[in-house]
Amino acid sequence: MPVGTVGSVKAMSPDELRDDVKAQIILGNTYHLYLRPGHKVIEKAGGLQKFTNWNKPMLTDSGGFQVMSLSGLRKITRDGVRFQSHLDGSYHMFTPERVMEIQNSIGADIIMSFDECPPYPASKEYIAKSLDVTLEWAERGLEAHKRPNEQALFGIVQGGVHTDLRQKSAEALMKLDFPGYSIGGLAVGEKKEDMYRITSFLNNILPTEKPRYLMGVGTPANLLENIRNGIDMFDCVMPTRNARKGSVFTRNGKLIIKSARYIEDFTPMDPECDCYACRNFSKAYIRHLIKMKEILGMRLATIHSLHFYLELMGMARQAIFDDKYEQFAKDMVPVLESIVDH
RNA sequence: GGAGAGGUUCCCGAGUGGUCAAAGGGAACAGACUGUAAAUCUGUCGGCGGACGCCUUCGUAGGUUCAAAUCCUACCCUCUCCA
Repeated sequence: MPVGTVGSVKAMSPDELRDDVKAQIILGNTYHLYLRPGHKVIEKAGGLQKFTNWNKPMLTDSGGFQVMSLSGLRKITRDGVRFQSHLDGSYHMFTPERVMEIQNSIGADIIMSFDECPPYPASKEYIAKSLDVTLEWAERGLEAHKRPNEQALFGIVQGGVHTDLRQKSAEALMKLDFPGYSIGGLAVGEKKEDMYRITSFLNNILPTEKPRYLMGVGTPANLLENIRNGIDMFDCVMPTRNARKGSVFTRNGKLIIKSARYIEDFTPMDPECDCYACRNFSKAYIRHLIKMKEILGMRLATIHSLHFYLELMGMARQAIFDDKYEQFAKDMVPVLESIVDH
């Protein structure tokens, strides 16, 4: 799922997302959209899809991640989180009920419980306490949800890198019978082996008939490793953010397109790729655009990276259907983790 | 022709006797980025060698001094104003 925090996948138009990237669903963020333009505005517009002219599924994150990333600007209590807006410093209170109300207004197809995403590292005691609060919030959110038939509310499994806490979290959420389960609090700085260990562990606990969504992950290699561990959905800013800043992902590894080594490389970023950028433009040109901070450079790089991510997921699906996933992942991961050097 | 200002490391621009290989910014180069406070941030940025040091550098050529990018002399070149 490409990330469109404030109602736009940065540098992309809905047409590009649909036709070039082939995105099926994109994200928005409750905290950001609540601040600007305001969820009531979006509700008046007829919901986020209508407002943004994106006629495919959408998911909103609850703002739980902002509890962590805006750590200097918020205070957590059992009742909720008091935020100071990063835009103007004004104070705002987020409770599970309030977050549900906002997400009901925004109107995405899939919405998230309000949670606390603990930072890494954090003590096990802290994570355990945080987890209890997050579980309580999940129940309160479920209770407050006004449109359960139109919007699927996912519970978020927390618990850091501790299997016992993860188990407790997952089992408590499963009792509440959510239509899908998110896994939060990973890819926040822990070793990737710890991340894989946790997803692998949860693979044996979470129900197979419900979607599992690993929040905020990750690199192409992360995706393949976690698909092996039963993950069905991902979102990450990495393909879009990194592309804007001059590095894109390809089937041959990470390509730092802004590098001087491509000044006179007039071949496509990936000759096998059939995205709009690779079909029409050279490395040298895209490098030039990025170095000049031209908007087109960000667009082309973003189109390619997102296209690649979505294509990689298609390949993974096919490999699963063909019952060849293990070999597929084994072959792909080392290449995906490399940096293209020519 | 007259009066004035100035030439600093790729560029802009501080520095007016030692603490100066020379502030700061830009460019360049390398890299980071994982539920987006991100078109952001970090590092390197005269040469050679481990550190430490040595060598070369502040328009050019001389000079003063223990010591000069900084002071003196001449020259070259830019810019502004006046005629």
